[in-house]
Amino acid sequence: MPLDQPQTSTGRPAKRVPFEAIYEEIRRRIGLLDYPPGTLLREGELAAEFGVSRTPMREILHRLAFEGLVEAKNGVGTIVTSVDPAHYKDIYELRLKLAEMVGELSPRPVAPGHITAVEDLLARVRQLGVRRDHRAYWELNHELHFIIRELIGNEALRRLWDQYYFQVTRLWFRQVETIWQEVIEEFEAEVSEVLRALKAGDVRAVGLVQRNFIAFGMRRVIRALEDGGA
Amino acid sequence: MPLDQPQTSTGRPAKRVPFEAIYEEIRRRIGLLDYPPGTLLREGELAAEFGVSRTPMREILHRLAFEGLVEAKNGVGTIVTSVDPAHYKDIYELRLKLAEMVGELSPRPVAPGHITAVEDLLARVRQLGVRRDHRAYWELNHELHFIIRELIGNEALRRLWDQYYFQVTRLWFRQVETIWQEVIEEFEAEVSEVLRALKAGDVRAVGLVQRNFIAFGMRRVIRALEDGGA
DNA sequence: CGCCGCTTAGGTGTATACAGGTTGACAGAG
DNA sequence: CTCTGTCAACCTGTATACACCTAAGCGGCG
Repeated sequence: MPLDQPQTSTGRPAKRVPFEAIYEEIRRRIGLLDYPPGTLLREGELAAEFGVSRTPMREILHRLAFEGLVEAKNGVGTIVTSVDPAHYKDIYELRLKLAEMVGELSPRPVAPGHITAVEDLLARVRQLGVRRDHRAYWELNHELHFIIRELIGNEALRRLWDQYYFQVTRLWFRQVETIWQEVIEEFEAEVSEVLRALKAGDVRAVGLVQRNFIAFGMRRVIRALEDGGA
Repeated sequence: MPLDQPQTSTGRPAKRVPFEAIYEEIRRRIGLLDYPPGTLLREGELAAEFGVSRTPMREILHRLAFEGLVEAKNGVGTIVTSVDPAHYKDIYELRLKLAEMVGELSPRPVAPGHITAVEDLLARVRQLGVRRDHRAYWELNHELHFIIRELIGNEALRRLWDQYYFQVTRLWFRQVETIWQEVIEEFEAEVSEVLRALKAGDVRAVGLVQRNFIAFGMRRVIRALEDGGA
């Protein structure tokens, strides 16, 4: 979901963008590796780009810091966190458990809209196989995430679902570059299975499908980290 | 753990207090119902008390807002959240699950220090029965929480453990006033069972004890909410 | 030629001034 | 007496000025 206004870093002061939109946009850039780990974000620079002052931009960056996506260093700048393998394993283990809880903690009923949305999504995933468009892949992943998010009735769980998704998503996003075929096939299978679960109206099944594919992804990432070092 | 410096709201500008300490102090006040739900916190006032300017105080209040303890309202003030029963039920259900995970996600080994700490705690709990000191009770509860927290190896889980504890703790803290005897007896039983689990070196058991007593507490709170209205 | 120390540029952290929004009190009309 | 409209006080949100910290570059010394 691109912003309608600034986005590009032209010289103009840029029209003022709402607080929440700025937050989502920066989070999106981090997830998409537009800002890869180690990137130095400067409050002033970003503030100028979005047409606000440093104060609200600081607010946003601190929020991202709280979620673990960036880290503010005095006298240096705000740095996009490089993913510490140990800490990251913690998060993945937690996500597995959270996925199992999706269908347990007062899930919302499956609506026809969910099914058609995933059907539509599946069609686009199948088109993706040949194009090798990383961004498009990420957008679709994103989309699936938000559809499933809708099924979570427990508000607290829903927040965590979001938070941790964005925290680890950029990890496997890098892998897409190297093993495109494998990732795409797996993603297509994931969407298919989610669709099957939705048609059965079984939210618990949806959660368990997620759990499994999170585990598969985790395996791949751990393997890559061990091979390629940190 | 009271602060050494300001604490009281005297007229003096107050010595400057470190960022983290201020955060913990305000969180403590909310948990202890020094700031009961609905309390209006004013940035400027708090800033003056702790001897800092509004800017870092805002940072702190926003962090508390992110954790759900307060809510900032433009033109009004920062209000300590009143606990919405539905949202609160969500959190409790989540805590049950998290407790079950304590012993599953790479727990830390039980150290002799943990056992002696809980033994010491238990002795003090037993002294508590006659005194009817609500604050002391809360401090002890707090202490147990932090000891168990130490056993959680998964960093992400540990953070959540903290966060949700402070979010619901003030709910049952109110109950202590009305049904002191029952609460104290239950707490003593809880500490005893935790101690037994620790002596067995079984962190998973510790988690499950927690799970059960969280459930008991939840029951009581829900009953109270239904009886006494919101 | 290499290493150490200083200096300086630029960043975040903090303080303060200003703009926008909300609430409550007060005055006046019905 | 009650209701309503206006206004003023006050609080958060935002913008800007200043202080402190960090790191990198450069120059001098061994």
